[in-house]
Amino acid sequence: MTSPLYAQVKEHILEHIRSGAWTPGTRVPSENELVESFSISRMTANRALRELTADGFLSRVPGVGTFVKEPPARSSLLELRNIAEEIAARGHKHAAYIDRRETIEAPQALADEFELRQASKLFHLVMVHTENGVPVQLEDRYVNPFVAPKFNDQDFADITPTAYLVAAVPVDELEHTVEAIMPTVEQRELLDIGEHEPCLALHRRSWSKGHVVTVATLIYPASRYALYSRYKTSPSGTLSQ
Amino acid sequence: MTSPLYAQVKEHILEHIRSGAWTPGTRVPSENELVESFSISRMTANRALRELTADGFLSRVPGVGTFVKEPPARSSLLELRNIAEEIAARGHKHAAYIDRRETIEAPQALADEFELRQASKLFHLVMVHTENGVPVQLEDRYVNPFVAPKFNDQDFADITPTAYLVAAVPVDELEHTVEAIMPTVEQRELLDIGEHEPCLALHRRSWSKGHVVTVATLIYPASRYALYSRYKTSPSGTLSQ
DNA sequence: CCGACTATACTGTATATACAACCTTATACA
DNA sequence: TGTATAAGGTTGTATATACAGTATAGTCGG
Repeated sequence: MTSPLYAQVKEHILEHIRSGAWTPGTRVPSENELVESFSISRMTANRALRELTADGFLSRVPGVGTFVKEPPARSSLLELRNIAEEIAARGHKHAAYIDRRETIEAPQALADEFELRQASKLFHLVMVHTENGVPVQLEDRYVNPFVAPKFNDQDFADITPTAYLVAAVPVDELEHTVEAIMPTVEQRELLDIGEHEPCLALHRRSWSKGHVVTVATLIYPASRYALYSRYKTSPSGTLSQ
Repeated sequence: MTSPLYAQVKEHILEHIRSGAWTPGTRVPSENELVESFSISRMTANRALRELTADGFLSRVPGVGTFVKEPPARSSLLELRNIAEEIAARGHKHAAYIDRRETIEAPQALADEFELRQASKLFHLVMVHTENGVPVQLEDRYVNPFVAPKFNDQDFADITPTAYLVAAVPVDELEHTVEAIMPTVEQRELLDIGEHEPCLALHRRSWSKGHVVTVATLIYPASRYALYSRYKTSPSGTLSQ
């Protein structure tokens, strides 16, 4: 039931970072201080700090101390990350409001994207996600009502559309396209950005058991967001030419 | 000078995985076996195996053993693709010319990106890649001369910098950042694009055995390029939240 | 022949201890 | 005043030891 001691120490430190009590640059307790306050051995404190460093939350300087690292405003390209959790992980406040919500008859282009033989109804949702009150993502999403019929019953106050869909439907395939765009006037107003600011447009389709679940366009203002990924290459794997 | 013991054990195991001697599913030596063969303590062997597990190379089962993990499916978006081959695959003609080539003393920001403790020299290369005569990529690359000392001896007429580096240095870690930018006047002229056309900027760092090999910024005009990936999600894999 | 028990191997966690390397600060000395 | 030295705090690594939990193989008894 109880988690290991090193995990408790990690969680304790993460709580302080998430809550904003320890901002980037703040010095966190030294190993010896953790030894005293938690009544643990230094090796256990060392493991907690070392793992948080490997995870990118802390940085350590021999002979000086351990400090909270600046969280990069970045998103993983590989995962279906939930923007609300990403923002929370940076210790910031996420909020979202629904700009439009409707059920439409799919035009041909959309029906093709959904790989539907005949025209069908689709759920359509436009949301704006904010980080500390600043718009960071414009979400324009279509959902297949046959795969996620209850999607339109959600109010998305406590759960984002991505989080709901991941929980409701097992996704087994993903497609991403990333491009740079100049936003339309409407998009610009929703995101509250200047006239010549480019945006990243992340176009995502997800499949479940051969059916397209959702088609989403996520627009990020260039100045407020970048996509990020870092990973170890498989040692045996082919790193293509 | 010599690397820590746990790092030596990690490297030893990675060598076997990289060479193909230990394929996915293969059982790796237990902690006690490593204790004997390396004459180290079990805690040191434990650290090596635990870190390799955290990095995704191994999986451990209490009471059973430690095994080489199946490499995760990665998207083409994140592979080290070579633009010359990409263009050739589309049946088009690739050409490139060098705009600038120099050896510089790394300013602080670059030294940080290269994770260098003290200032050092770096190779710097600016190239323009064209597809059927149209510029499609502006490559602005810095290279660590300690890792790839012969990089500056190449003329890159027949081989792109990416292809040379992949062949010359075993890359074991990659980092990508993608953002939308408005190009500078110089970049605009090199790419021969209009005044208000945004670009995709793909920032890439690669590591080899803990050292940063190269830092490259690849700029693609929005109208001529988009990044794409499609992949199956690993069945057991954690699709976060 | 089958089930319960036992021995064994392996991983997971935790502690106490030790030494090295590094940095900052205070102190002593010229 | 300026410099060298010493002290103390901090991280980094390594060891020996201990105990818990889990899975497997083998043994014994019914």
